[in-house]
Amino acid sequence: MKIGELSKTSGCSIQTIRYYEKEGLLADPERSEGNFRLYSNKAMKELEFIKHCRSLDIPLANIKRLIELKNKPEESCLSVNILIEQQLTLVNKRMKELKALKKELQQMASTCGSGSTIETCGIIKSLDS
Amino acid sequence: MKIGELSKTSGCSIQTIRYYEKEGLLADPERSEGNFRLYSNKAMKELEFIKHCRSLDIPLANIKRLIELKNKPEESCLSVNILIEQQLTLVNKRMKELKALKKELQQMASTCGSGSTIETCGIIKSLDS
DNA sequence: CTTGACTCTATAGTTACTATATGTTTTATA
DNA sequence: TATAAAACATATAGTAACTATAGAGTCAAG
Repeated sequence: MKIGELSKTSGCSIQTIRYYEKEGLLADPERSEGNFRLYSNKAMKELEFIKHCRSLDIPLANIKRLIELKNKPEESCLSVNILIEQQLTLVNKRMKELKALKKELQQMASTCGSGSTIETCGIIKSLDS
Repeated sequence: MKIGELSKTSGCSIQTIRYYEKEGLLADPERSEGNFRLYSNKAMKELEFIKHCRSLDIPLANIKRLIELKNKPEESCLSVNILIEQQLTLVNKRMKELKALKKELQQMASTCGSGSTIETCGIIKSLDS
């Protein structure tokens, strides 16, 4: 299939597919006589793998490592596990931060006293302190 | 004070301060005879305001709007409120996403069965599906 | 044989900074 | 006073993961 079809069935934009190729996450595909990229079902699966990893917010560099590991089936899966644990740690950290953000933003919003002027607005006041 | 001192007392890097100036978030400061930036306490407070907003993950463009609003004390604070509510919506959305991420990552980690090979690793399997 | 859809490469823009190169000014020391 | 070190100046490039655009080539249908 050509890149347009791959794009539609995968849900990745054409530019993104080409970008993944440039970054070495997708193998260079075969080319048609007229230099169009031609993809196999295998390429499609590789793209799905990347998509799934991205949906977990795993950075491209780590996805690259996962793909390399995937191609060494006999090796220990310890590094895979470490990578996922690291991702989990990151997510937990960010969640904590967001919880704090949420709390402060909610407090601020509640002090606005809408309908009044900026001069007396509780939000601006709390941002100022 | 010069930029180094402002940087130290505010906790913003020198480059960041200059960047905020370039982006129009900080007013162009006075200059010494030798062209060094000279800051007042007012500038310091403006920087603190920006810092506080950034700690709430408010994007620079919106901070710029907040600063403009701040300088119109007699206007309605409605737009301030909308801006903060939008930020809150964003944070809530991201939190939901992170919760889902966390769940899936945890499930994946638990299927690893560490000590085994990549071939049999539950993590890679779940990423493949 | 031409039109339109699709594809190609290369390049610039996005966000909020950080890092680097190169040059000038000020401050401290010899 | 000479000089060396520290602080400052501007301009430019790099970061992550794309998205958007420009300008040109390819292909199928009418």
